[in-house]
Amino acid sequence: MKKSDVIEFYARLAADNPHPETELKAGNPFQLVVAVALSAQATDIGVNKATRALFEEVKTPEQMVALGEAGLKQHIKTIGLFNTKAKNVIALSEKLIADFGGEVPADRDALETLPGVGRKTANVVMNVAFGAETFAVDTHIFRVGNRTGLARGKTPLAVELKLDKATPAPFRLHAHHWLILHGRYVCKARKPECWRCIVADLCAYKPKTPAPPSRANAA
DNA sequence: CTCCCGATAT
DNA sequence: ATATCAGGAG
Repeated sequence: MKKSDVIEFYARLAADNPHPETELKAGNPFQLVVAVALSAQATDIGVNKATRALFEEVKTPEQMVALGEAGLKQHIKTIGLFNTKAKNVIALSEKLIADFGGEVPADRDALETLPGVGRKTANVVMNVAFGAETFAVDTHIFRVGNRTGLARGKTPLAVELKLDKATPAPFRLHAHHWLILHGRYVCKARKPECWRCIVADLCAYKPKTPAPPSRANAA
């Protein structure tokens, strides 16, 4: 995508949503790490539903360890991959206590040493909890980047590095939320709603659905 | 590369 | 019935 189009692309998303935020609910950095770790291959809505009760009683790594793996499973059994997630979250909590004084480190490499935390989760935490200009490439951003031509790559890391190069200063902090929200609600995986997309004219995606789903023939 | 895995939309 | 959902680890 041309540099001028990239600027226009972001400018429109920014005008449409000046203050984009995470839809994952968390009261502190620890809860954020847990919520994002739980969100792999699951919807934000599903994660929030499970963490509502969980986060009322668990606000620290110590409380998570006290709850235990079996107790945690009871809270998150409605989320996919819950067995490995429960194990990871307990282990992650223990490691925060043992190696980081019970605090969430404001460092991507340190975050990535936590069980169940990879580059994408670490990037989310750095951006949301610590205000870092990171580009957390999840399934939505990977799709939007490749589809639109904004940032193409065969792997999430490749797309992340391209976004880092292509994204101008004024948009770097919120780029990841603009892109994820656009992917979630407009540039959907199955049925992208191009007819109401505000950046459709800048997009490389060809099989655009030209019009909204056919309402029954109008009178 | 495979496995992990429930809820929801299509 | 199947694709998809804020991925990560072996």
